[in-house]
Amino acid sequence: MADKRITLKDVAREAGVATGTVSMVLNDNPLVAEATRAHVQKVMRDMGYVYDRSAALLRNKRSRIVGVSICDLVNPYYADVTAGLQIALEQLGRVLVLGHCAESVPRQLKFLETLREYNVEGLLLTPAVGTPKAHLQKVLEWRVPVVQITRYVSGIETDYVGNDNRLAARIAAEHLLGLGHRRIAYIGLNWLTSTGKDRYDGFCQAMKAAGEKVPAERVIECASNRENGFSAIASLFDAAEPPTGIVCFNDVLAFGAMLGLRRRGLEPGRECSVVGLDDVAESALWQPALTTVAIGRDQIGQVAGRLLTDRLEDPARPIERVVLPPELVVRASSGPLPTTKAPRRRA
Amino acid sequence: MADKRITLKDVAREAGVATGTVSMVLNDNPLVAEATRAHVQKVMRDMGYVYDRSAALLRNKRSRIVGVSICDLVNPYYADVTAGLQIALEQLGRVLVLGHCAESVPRQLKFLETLREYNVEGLLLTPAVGTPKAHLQKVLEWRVPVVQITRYVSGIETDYVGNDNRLAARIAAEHLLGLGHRRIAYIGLNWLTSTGKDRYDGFCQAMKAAGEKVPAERVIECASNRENGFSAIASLFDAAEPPTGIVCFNDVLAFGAMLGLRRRGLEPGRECSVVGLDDVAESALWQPALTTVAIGRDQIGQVAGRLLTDRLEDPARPIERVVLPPELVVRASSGPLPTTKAPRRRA
DNA sequence: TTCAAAGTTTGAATCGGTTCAAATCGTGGC
DNA sequence: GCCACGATTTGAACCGATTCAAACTTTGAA
Repeated sequence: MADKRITLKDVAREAGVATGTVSMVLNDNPLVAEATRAHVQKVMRDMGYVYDRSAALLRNKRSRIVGVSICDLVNPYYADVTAGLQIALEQLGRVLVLGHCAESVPRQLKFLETLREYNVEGLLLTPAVGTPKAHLQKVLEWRVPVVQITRYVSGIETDYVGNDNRLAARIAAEHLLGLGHRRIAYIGLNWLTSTGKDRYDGFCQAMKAAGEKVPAERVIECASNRENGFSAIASLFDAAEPPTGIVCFNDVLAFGAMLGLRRRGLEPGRECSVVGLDDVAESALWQPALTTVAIGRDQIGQVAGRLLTDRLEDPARPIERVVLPPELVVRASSGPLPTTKAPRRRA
Repeated sequence: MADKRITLKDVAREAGVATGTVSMVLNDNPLVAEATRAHVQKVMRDMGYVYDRSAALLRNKRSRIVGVSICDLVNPYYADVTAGLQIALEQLGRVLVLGHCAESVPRQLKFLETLREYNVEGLLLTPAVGTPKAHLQKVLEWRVPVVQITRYVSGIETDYVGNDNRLAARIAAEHLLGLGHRRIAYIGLNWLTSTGKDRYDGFCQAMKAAGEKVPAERVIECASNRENGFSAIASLFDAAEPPTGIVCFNDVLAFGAMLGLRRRGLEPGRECSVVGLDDVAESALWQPALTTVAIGRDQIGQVAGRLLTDRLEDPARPIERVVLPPELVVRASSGPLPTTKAPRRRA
């Protein structure tokens, strides 16, 4: 049983047409007569023909591949974004090659270089923490369209879709201020990403506008994971004036923080309010459900797909930056300032 | 500025060698003299040569691409697994093309068919819920190595790496039995995945071996999320003989169950023991910390990579099924049977 | 000095779609 | 019956790296 691959040439011979004709059928070229098309398609089906994209690619350089480099797939927010991208790109007839670079810049670069060898048509990325400008500059020189997602490297001009992180954090802080809280802490400060800077900036804006000072011990600088949220509570509540409300850089930290409060015997939402940012699916399920600020998670994939498509169509079009509006989602983890002047400290 | 692509032929001309020599340098073929290699490499660097994988692929059919179809990227367990796969495959010099099929069988199939056109060298998949046998059979006929991960379609012979779910659940149940519990409930029964079936089976095995009957009202059939864990408690404790211990299909359900117990005024670990399965990061942070069974989450990527590599080396080797051993992690959510004969029922 | 063996290098054929100028077909007008 | 013109179809060149038999160089033993 000779299982040699069936090629377009074989199909052409069998169908009694030229290779060019078969190629046109494959590409839905309207020039071919309807009868011919139907006949060729039948022969292809009967012979079990499988298109070989690599051959086509060699000639026409249209890979349909889009590279997606995600800084941290384990973070549910980025997992969500990735899932959305996958669906959106699939609808556009493109194939997603994924890189999870685990916040490592060298790994990110290596991945992008690999993609280049595969003739990617576009790159979507959430830059890893600390991605230098030069790094992205180099990628741009490849003349491959780049869309930055949710984060951006400043000083570089690329298409972008993300959230208004500054506003989102401001909304979160204003929500707590509106409930009467004054001693508000911030968990998850991080200077290495645009998101980190913007959110903290928005938080500070709100506090400043309310005339509140935020002492250094009420700002916890840490990476975003549950464990850090958990342990941040210890240092916040061991201080002289523990907070009555907490804004967390993201929901994952907020989950950790709520666990930390419980461990100390404090009920989130009653004895201390917690607000997250992102509104991941899990937030609604928590007990208490997490008050958070929804950012356009589901739209990001769609928008990123459109930005890329538009850029491919017209590489010279002006840079487009899409910023999705945030929306406060009030749930049970935030509430009015406790009636006792301050929550009791417990061991 | 003619920005025509620089090809291997250009490099060969510039370096004064034959194309074959350049190709050998690219492929680290030890036949080339050291001096020649160095010279060619320098020329390549100077000219800014970029390897074109599609051309190589056309000739030698080695794409280095591995397709990964994930049933649900949004589930943190699978996000973890995917991240692990990405790292492992990268180390093996392979590129991961990701499909998130959102538990949709048609989407899964379409994705796999697309991959075929790209000459994938291997497929790793967590079959979507309800994947029919015929579906996978068809894929196997393509003669592309397939490794099933964490889930499997029964009746199909492929390499596999997953957890010993049956044993894990048995260990969980035996742990409670060993603590003296007899009225043990199971939350999260689900017949649609191999994991769902195996875990329940393991649970039943342990109970049967201990000579205990499990009445139907002590088995809660539901999807795995916090809310279902929470509400399962209500139906379990409204029954005539409420359980003194609970095995949950996974940790997420256990979290919900613990919240449900608290809501009823029962302290997890003292008045009713709760055991989860998975040992996700969050489990250690709970109050009380969750007793659970760790399954080899981090190793899965490594093992899957190895299985694929081995299969590619020797397509005729016997099917290998790797089952990672579970490990009981005892924390505070489980304890001895309460001294009072049965926990009091409270409204 | 000669020859075999080991070490290097060569270059034309090849992989399988795509492209596009040129050939062919079919139809209607005159 | 002949020609023009639009609609189809043809097929050879091409994309860029790989392959491998053959050719060319050393090296070292006889």
